[in-house]
Amino acid sequence: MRMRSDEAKSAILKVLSESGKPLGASQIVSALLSMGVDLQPRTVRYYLLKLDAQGFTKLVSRRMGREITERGREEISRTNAMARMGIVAAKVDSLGYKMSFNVKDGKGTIIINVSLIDPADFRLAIKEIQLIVNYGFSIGGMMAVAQEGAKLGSVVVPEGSIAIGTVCSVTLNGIFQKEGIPVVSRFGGLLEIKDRKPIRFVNMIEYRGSTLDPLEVFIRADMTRVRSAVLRGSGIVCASFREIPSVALDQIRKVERAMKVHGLGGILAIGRPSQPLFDISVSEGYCGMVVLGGLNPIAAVREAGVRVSIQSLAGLLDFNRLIPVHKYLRHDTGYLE
Amino acid sequence: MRMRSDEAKSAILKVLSESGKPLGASQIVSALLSMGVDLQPRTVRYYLLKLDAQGFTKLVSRRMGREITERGREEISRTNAMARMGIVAAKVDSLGYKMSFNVKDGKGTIIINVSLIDPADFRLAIKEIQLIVNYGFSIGGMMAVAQEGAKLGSVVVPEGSIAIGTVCSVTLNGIFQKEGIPVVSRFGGLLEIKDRKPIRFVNMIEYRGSTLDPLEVFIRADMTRVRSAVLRGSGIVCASFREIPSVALDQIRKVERAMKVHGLGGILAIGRPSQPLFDISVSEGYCGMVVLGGLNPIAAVREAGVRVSIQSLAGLLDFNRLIPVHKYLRHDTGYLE
DNA sequence: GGAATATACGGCAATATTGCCGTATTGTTA
DNA sequence: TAACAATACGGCAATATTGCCGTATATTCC
Repeated sequence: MRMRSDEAKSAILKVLSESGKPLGASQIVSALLSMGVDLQPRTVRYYLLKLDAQGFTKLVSRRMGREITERGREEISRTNAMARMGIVAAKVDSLGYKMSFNVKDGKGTIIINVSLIDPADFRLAIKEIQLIVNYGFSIGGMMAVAQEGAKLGSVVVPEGSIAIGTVCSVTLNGIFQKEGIPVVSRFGGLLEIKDRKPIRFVNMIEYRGSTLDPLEVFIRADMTRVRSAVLRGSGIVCASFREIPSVALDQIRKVERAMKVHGLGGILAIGRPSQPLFDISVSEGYCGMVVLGGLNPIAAVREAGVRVSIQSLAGLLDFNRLIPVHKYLRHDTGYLE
Repeated sequence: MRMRSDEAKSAILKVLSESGKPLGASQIVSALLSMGVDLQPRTVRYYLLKLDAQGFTKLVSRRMGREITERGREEISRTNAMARMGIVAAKVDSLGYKMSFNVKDGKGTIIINVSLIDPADFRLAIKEIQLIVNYGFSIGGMMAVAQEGAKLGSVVVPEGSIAIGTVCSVTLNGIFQKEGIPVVSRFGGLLEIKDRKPIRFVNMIEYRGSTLDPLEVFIRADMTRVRSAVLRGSGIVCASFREIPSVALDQIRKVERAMKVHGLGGILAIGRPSQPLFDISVSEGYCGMVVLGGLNPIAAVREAGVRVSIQSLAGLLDFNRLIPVHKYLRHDTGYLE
């Protein structure tokens, strides 16, 4: 298995820049190991020779090893995207920590996705959202709307736009954590649906390895077929995969039922303890759990041809600002006045 | 970077055994990716040819791909140690979930390590434990003792032994999770102490990659020098590394203070947001946190020449069964009667 | 201060990984 | 049913990784 060699070189440069002194290969190996990079000392030396050639490192002596050059430091600043890896995982954990929703009384803040559309497309958009929500491919049936100038989560609605807030699936992380259940968010992916049944993940991006929310990326890349999954029973929907300790299984079911009372849903499947779920292996002692993407209704709006600007993990919103989607259909003409 | 090729082959065999039908290389790649194994399709085919030669797989057709043979299934059963990887992480998460200790009122169950010694060594053992506890290289100053036939955590004390229960550092996971703070346990390691200051981790074992508690392994392997660290200011102590979301920093400090009220401690250092701690890099948006090993006092007992049988993560114990260590010194003669 | 030991290097070559592409099959569509 | 498209294969060779070991330095010890 081979990581890209410039990733390895970048990691080595990072180790040297964080050290105050020259390092030999075996010291660099130790530091890399703590970063999840597993290379042999000889390999590190092989890369160090390449970095020398690029002017990013220089040999102090055969005993003392190498140090980073000024050029090496500039190179790190230039390619600082590396340091941002994993930032979506931090956002997931931060927002999950900050939200305050309590399943017992249905009060508190939840995490939302915010999507901006042209007000002229509102009626069509609500119909599409309703279609997906009714079929069950979302995190329940609640939604928020905000007009230009207003604030929805962390988004201020720009002029000429209307904002739609849907419940983000990371809200489930926060809910479980508030109940003391540890949740490991593994990846966001595209789940294939055939004959109205979920089959397997056809694409996936690890939360730990991404600077963007995976589902947002897939939708922007026009890789979804949510409408088709609903209308024809065959398509591709957004979903994410988590692992939970098997011992918490009963409590998860209880929390799931309590969520439903408040119009929240989204858990598509929970696997058997230590067994694969949709061909995804789970660690021993854990269950896999697949949660539908809170952006599936928005993907459908986009598939229907509406221009949508999407922002996932877009901050917190008090749950009392969300109402059932179908009420926008009844009131939507009046709502816009 | 290269994982051992028999690990790759084993993972491929696992994917095929979990599938009900033949698979081609690119389908195997998808499944491997969900297991954290990143190989190219050509590489998978390279390994498949080797597995063919070993009789573990066979080509169904050039279009349909390969399936596992009966011999392949036997090979998986034979090398089932692979399936047990990660089991300590599940135990950490399970026990953290199950314990009920509440920092506000100091009531509930905590997670303990249990160590068995000869009753004749009790007095010496308590003195060593006291030495380490007073220096601060443990999870506070509380301890439990049980005589033969009694139960301590999940351990029934055998004849001719006396059991010592020390607070396990995973108790901190449970405490933080009960407060809604997600904690990532990264690894258990050996921390070098020089001139009475912690320097860096000289060895480490990832929780996710181990079937045994790393600290238990290091102690059993006689790799600690806890007594020396306390008596001479230079040595090697057990500690573990966690990541917490930066946003939870203030609350962690509050919880830390609340723990101290009840005689619980063990947090050695918390790093700056997104900054390395003791040369260990952390993900963006997280802080590193180093927690001392609950078994450090036991390591010292062992270093002092006492024969000790150690079991870490040895179940739950009601916190009211632990008393401050120094009380065993005062009462220990009477205690044994 | 000199010898021994520990740490680090790079040459050489074996082994592992993977890109490219022509060929072999199966599934789908007209 | 035949043609076409999709999926999978393995040959060939380039590139990456790493084991082995002799040599270059610094640190430590007597």
